Amino acid sequence: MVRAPCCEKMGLKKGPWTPEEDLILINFINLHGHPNWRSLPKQAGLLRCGKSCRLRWTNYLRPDIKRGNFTKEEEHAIIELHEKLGNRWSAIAARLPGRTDNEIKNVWHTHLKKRLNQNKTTPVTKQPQSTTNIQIYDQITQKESEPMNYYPNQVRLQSPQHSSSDISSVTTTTWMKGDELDNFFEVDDNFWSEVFSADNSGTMNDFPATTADPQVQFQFSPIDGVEHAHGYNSSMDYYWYNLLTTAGELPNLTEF
DNA sequence: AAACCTGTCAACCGCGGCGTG
DNA sequence: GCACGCCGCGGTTGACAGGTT
Repeated sequence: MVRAPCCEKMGLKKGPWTPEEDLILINFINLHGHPNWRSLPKQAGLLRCGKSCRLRWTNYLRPDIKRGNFTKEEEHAIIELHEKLGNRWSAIAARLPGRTDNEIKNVWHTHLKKRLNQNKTTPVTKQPQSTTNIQIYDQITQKESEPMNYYPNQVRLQSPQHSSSDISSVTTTTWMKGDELDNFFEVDDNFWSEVFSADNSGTMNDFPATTADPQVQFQFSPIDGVEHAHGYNSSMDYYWYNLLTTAGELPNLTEF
């Protein structure tokens, strides 16, 4: 199949967008959405190809785009996600709200790649491959837990011992313990979509039947820029969740 | 002050996936 | 099953700004 090159037609504009063009595109999409990018520029009265409009919208004009420099936490997340996902910029962008794949790609090529190459000359602390002992700080009791085995791909969700109406206070309890736990929360999108809704909180009703209370609630919030899960259950102190993060494998929640 | 170099980032290009007829 | 069209993705380009010589 021979594909006609984009913008081959005479008269279609290329290059940087003007504020006037931006305004036309924003107004049109606000009014009509973008069901068909190809026909959009004609309907909106823009001398651009649909591809150019889509790119301008998704990379620059979308209202949910976060402008400005990347935070250290975002850069840290990009590095870790890139390690895991490779050059799948859109997949990485999906895990960084407000950032576009183009932006992430740029920041990777201009900053992070160089920085990583520099760091290769200095030794890096290796993360545990099998198990190791860690302690978890509980903000409720203000105490460190007893040393416990830490299994890669598994995370302990500890109950903050609050009533079910007191969701907000759940955020005061975390079980993070440094970087070792960060990786746990970079799991497949399907996992997150199952357990929490758009407002970053959710209820999972089909929790393993072996638990005393079938309803477990979660709240997710970024700590140091990394998603951490907060969960509680009225009848149990904590659960262990088994998060299988192997590429292509659906995360599997099991109690153990 | 001018030329050159380097970094940044918006935008483009081409490919592949997917849906549809 | 095939042809076609649309869309999204990743690689690349090129304009521009700021720094250096």
